This record gives sequence, structure tokens and C-alpha cells, in this order.
Amino acid sequence: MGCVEPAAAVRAGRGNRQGTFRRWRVAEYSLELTLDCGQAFGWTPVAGGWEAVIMGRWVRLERRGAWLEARLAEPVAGWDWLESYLRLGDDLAAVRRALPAEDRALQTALASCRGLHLLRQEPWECLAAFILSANKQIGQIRRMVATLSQRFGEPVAGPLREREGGWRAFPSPERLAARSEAELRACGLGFRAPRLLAVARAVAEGRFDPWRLPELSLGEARERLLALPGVGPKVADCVLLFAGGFDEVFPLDVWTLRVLREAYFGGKRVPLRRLAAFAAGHFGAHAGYAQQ
DNA sequence: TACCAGGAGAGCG
DNA sequence: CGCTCTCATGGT
Repeated sequence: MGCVEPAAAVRAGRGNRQGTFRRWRVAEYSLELTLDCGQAFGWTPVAGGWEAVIMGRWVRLERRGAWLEARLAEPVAGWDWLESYLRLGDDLAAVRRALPAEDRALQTALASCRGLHLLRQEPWECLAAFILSANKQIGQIRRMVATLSQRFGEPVAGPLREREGGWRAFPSPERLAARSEAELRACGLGFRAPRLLAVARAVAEGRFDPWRLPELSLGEARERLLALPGVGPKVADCVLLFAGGFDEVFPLDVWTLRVLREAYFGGKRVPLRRLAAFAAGHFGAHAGYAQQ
């Protein structure tokens, strides 16, 4: 039954309470580990909390003792969208129990990442961000996402921020598709600009629908992602895991490859496809949590 | 200044 | 296939 205390859920009418403030009693939830681990790139630490625009709304999250608090700029009718995004229903203890107990390297990693949740992000923004991630560091990815939002994103109600011209959502496919490659390059995207633009146009024109990925089988979803320019195995797996609801996916990047080689193959050089096969078999249904 | 960053795509043998 | 090189840009 997850991290949400049943009494709180009942009292709040299962998340349908109206307003700009909501809090959940959580057993295990680290905002820092969850929002700053490289799965999402839009969150900023502000005055002891975390702020971002998600699902078209400005949101501030803060941890107070056993409570996770959310604050909005405008009232909403319900909170399911945020509970889903944060995956508040995930029972981390149950996830840990389902992962291989005899794996010491994994158990050590789990112990140091207590409270790290996967997120269920918006498919389009997640796809775009990971297309931008190619050969970039996390800080640079954040900057690209922020610049695109500032210049091309939809304005969103939020607290005053004079210097940056207010809060904006990550630009929709349609808004990006209306721009030129030169305008995207001017945001520091480099060779990623034509890739992002091509995918934005594919989505805007209805040739690809990232919101429908969860309806597909894993194989089908991955295949469709890989057909897009700028999307290879790593980016595809990140989108499948962080936005597609496929928890069994284990994205292989340079860091996880390094760790896998160290922990399970004595640091020796191993063919990438062998590492992929090992990860797929070893970690099981919650491989995504193991990877994070 | 040289090197590299949580990849992908093109060009080889 | 599997390997290597290139691709823009900004930060150490």
C-alpha cells in the first residue's frame, strides 16, 4: 500500500481535495535524491524546497518531517496528476525485497539511495530532454531545457521572478515545431538542434505520439522510439523507464556500464550486448529502480 | 590549451 | 554486425 498513509488519503478524499496546498504523509521519500539524480531536468532547489513547472503548473515541493508538501500558484480540483508524477504509491521497501538480496553491490547502492523514487514524467518533455542529453553533462542538459522553456515555453502562473521573465512550461511539440533550427541552435543545442526539431515536427504532425507509449508492448514502444532521429538505445530506454511506465527497463549509459563491469565482471571488457543481457536477466521487474 | 561530457549516426572492413 | 570517427558547445 505504498508510502501514502491510508488515513491521510481517506481524509483528503483520495486526492480530490481542491486548493493550492496538499500534503502527504510519506514513509520514504527523498526529494533531493529523486529530483536531482538525473532523471528529470526541470527542478530547481529554492529556499529549502524544489520548484518546477510540470503538467502545465508551477509546483513547489518541500519536505517537513514525515510530510511531503506541495504548493501551487492556482487552485486545482484534484491531485492525482501530481501523485502519479511523484509515484507516491510506490512501496520502496517492497521494491527492495523484490530485487536480488544476495547481490551485495546492489544492496549497498540501495542503502545509500534510501528514499529515491522513480518519477512518471510527461513523455514529450522526457523524450526531448534525453535527445538533448547526448554527450552532455547533467548541468548542461538542465541549462538547455531552461533556455528552451524561457524562450519558447507557454507562460505559467507562479510566484514573481523578475530576472528570468516568469515561469514557463517546457515548450510543446507544436511550439518547438514552429521554430527554426537556427533558433534552437541559439539555445546552445549544437548538433542536437536538428534532431529535436525533427522529432518535435513528427509529434506535431501526428506521425509519432509519445503519450501513447504506455499502451504499447515494450518491444513495440522501443522500436518506435528508435525510429526517431536522435534516439538510440540509451535515450529510448530512459524514456521508456522515466515516462513510459516500463519499470523493467535498465538504461545503459557510460556510468552504469562502468559499474556493471566493476561489480559483476571483474572490471574486464565485456561486449555491450552481454552487459545488456545480464542486466535484463539479473534485476527483473524493478530493474529501473536498481539502475537509479 | 587540451580534453571531455549520463550518445547517436555515418562510414568503414 | 562491431569498431571508429565526427558531431557543437561549454566547462574544467
